[in-house]
Amino acid sequence: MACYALVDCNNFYASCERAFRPELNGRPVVVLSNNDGCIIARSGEAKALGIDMGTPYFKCRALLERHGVAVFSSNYALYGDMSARVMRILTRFCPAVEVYSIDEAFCDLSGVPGGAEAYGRRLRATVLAWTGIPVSVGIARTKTLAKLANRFAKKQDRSRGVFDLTTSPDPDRVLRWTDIGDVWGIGPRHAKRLRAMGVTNALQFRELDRDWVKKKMTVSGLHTLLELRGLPCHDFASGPADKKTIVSSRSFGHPVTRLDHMLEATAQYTTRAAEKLRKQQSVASAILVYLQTNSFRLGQPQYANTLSVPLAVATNHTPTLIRAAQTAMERIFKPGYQYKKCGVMLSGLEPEHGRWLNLLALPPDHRPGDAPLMRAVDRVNHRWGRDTVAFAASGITRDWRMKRDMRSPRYTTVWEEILQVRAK
DNA sequence: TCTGGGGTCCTAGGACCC
DNA sequence: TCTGGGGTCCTAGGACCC
Repeated sequence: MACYALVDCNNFYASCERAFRPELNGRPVVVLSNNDGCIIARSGEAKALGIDMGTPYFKCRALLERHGVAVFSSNYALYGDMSARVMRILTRFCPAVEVYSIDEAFCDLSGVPGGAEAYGRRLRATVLAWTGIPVSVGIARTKTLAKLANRFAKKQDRSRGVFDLTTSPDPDRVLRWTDIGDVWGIGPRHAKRLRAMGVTNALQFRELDRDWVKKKMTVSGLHTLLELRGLPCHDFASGPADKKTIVSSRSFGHPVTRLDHMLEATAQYTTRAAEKLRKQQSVASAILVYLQTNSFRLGQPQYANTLSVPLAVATNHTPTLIRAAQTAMERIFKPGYQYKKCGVMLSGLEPEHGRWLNLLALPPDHRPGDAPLMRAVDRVNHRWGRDTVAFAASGITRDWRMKRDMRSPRYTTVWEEILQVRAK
């Protein structure tokens, strides 16, 4: 019988910041989204102050200052590297690991020696000792139940970070304790509707009629129901699946009004998206661009538009993609507006090798030298850091760039920012 | 002044074909 | 003038996830 452990890092981004600043232990810490927009991670102390996830920074700034909260801009170079370290440890000690997100992984603990719970405790202690990141471990027969067990492990002090639902004397009590809105797969819309019917916890949901659930919540809802009953519906995936779409978009540091700035940003985001595309060895057959004004500014004139253009031949050649994206952007850009954000999306992704070729158009990356050039650019940027080699179309000063006024050093990925230790 | 970014899956409905 | 059923493909929108 399958036995899954969900290993989830506690307050991951806040914990990453703390791992290098031990003086912050016991102090409230929050991390902001891109552009220092809203709160996306909180230490336990920050949660206790009543700071909600997703709160705009400017709305809670005074409260944060009053309580001496340490505030950080997000530092994805640091979080990505810390995540890789955690995942390497899990991979080393577990027979099979599915990395589910930057801070979570499902581990197959079927048949581990000494029992799953003891194994989970050793995993937890090892990750903490080797990375400084505290994790919680929830163990169960299905992924949905493992999620639920993990939450219980996090919230109930007496489980000390690990909870095994498969050996629990009263698993139904844990389901009754779990609010309907905290069940994996049940979002705010369905939760509201279920509550209105008197279904307020996971146990009550589990007892609902399956046909009713399928009709009202599609097969996704049915899978959630069956998983709560112990029937696995979500398979264990060992490798990451290839993406079907790739998006790159950002809000600007301040409003953009000029077409040339918009075209620079378009080129920059296209460059990012193309890098991701080549990393999974795919080519894109269409590119979509969009732009929008700030919809929170009700008094200002609003405009948003998108344009999707098919590519004659699927490609991952950055200059070709930039040309297509900029041409599309020129067509939807209208002067006289204060733009807040733009983005590009690559779709119709296919494997790079063994794809169909259009008989009427020469594949752009079949020009001799194009593919090797892209490979060389990727290698240089991987070795020496992002944008060591960049495309001129992305601009030099990049006035539109996002704000990150409080970013911590990239301790683990940039030599100049490495942690310094001084002897007294 | 200041409100994130990147994804997946499912379903309904329209266009089009035989 | 009216009448049919079955199928595919694509898109938009909704809901969810981290």
